[in-house]
Amino acid sequence: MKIRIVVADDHKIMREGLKALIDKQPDMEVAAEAQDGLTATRLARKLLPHVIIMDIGMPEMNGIDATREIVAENKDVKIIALSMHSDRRFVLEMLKAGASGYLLKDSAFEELVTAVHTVMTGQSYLSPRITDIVVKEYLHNLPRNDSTVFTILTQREREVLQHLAEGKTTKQIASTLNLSVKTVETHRQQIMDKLQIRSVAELTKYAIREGITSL
Amino acid sequence: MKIRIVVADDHKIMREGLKALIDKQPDMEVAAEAQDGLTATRLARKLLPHVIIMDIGMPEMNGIDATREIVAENKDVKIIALSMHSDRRFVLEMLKAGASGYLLKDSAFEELVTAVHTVMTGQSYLSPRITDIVVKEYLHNLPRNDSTVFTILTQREREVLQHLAEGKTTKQIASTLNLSVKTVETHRQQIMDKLQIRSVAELTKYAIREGITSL
DNA sequence: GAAGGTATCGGGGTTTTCCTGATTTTCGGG
DNA sequence: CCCGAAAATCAGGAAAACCCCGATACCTTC
Repeated sequence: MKIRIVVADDHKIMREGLKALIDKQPDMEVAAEAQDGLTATRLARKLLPHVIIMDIGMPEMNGIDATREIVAENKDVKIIALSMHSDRRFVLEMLKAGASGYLLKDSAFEELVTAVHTVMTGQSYLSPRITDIVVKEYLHNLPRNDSTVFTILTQREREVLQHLAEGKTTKQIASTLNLSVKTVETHRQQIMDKLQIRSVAELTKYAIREGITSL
Repeated sequence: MKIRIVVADDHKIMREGLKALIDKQPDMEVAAEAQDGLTATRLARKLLPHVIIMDIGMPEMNGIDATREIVAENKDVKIIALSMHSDRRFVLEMLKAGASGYLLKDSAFEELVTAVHTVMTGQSYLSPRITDIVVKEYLHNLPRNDSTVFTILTQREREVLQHLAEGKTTKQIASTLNLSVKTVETHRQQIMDKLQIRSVAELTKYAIREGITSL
């Protein structure tokens, strides 16, 4: 039986390229594609794929939060992050979220094949450059630097922040997340209190600096 | 004779995906790949391909400068930009540099096939979303260059925008500039109308891109 | 001197935000 | 198993911001 894979990336041409490569593998097939994190969680629940190739920077829900949700629901689904960021914050948060592998988009496709086979055996696979980062982190146990978004904000708060920084209105966010407007307001207030920020403008700048939205 | 294509993108897995898709086309073949702009210019000189698929964000030399050099040397080489940015500055600079096409990475691969065939006949091809931008730009009748903030916004509007992007409230701005709240509101409305933006978040991102506020 | 863009305000209604609560859920020790 | 803290959910009411209208005055441009 073939390894069933879901590809989650916001760039369609990237998804198609990956699908073309994966489907050429005799023991793999792409079961579905997701253009955002929310869709990825739904597909994971519905299709129960063996592996999900997950981009990090995506609309609606970022790859890290999506990974956390999927793994919480079903640990058998292996997730391989495929990101352009080698930033240690993304790597560590992705692994903490439950990802089994982390590849850079610089990698050769052959590496992705290896990664899929590796995670299917229950092991982890990291790009060589990523391995360096993890080892250094392990050795140093650094007094962690400036990144605060994953330490002082909850998952829900990050979701709300991401939508805010994308210019969504409170009402739109409430609708998207199936919450009342009041709840979203409370989250926004909580975010602002934690970050000691009092405007959407500075909130947006913070989100950009922390990498959870793009310019 | 097949259309000979060079793929220039800094992400190897992207190049491989594109190559897999392109080589499935009966009338196309990938002649070479470049991982940066400098390599792309060398390959263009050496191989004289029909088409170059060019990413914009690359190390060594960005796709825009690479395009300029290649076109200056040989106008017969058609260049199609394949970018994740729909930002008007990138689009315009790329077209000014001599690109014959501009596709977003969101696009379907089928669009890239169409684009290649189109540019081979000497015409231009743009993604629908990009076309919108170019048309809007044309209608706005902007005589020249990149930065829009100094051409379509007045000085007063720029002042207000800057304060907005710094997180000031309407009341604070009115106080600072010795204006009534109503006047500031009108300016904000005028700014949003001109830029076709409907949220402070996106306004902030615009201000950052234009350099009138900092992160 | 008419036209058009800029800069300045206001009225009045709608929406959002802000502040202060409160309840339920979750989850890790004791 | 219970307990408490953190997280997630929601409400009411006042303040602020937003939106859609219109108005005046001051420029330049044609």
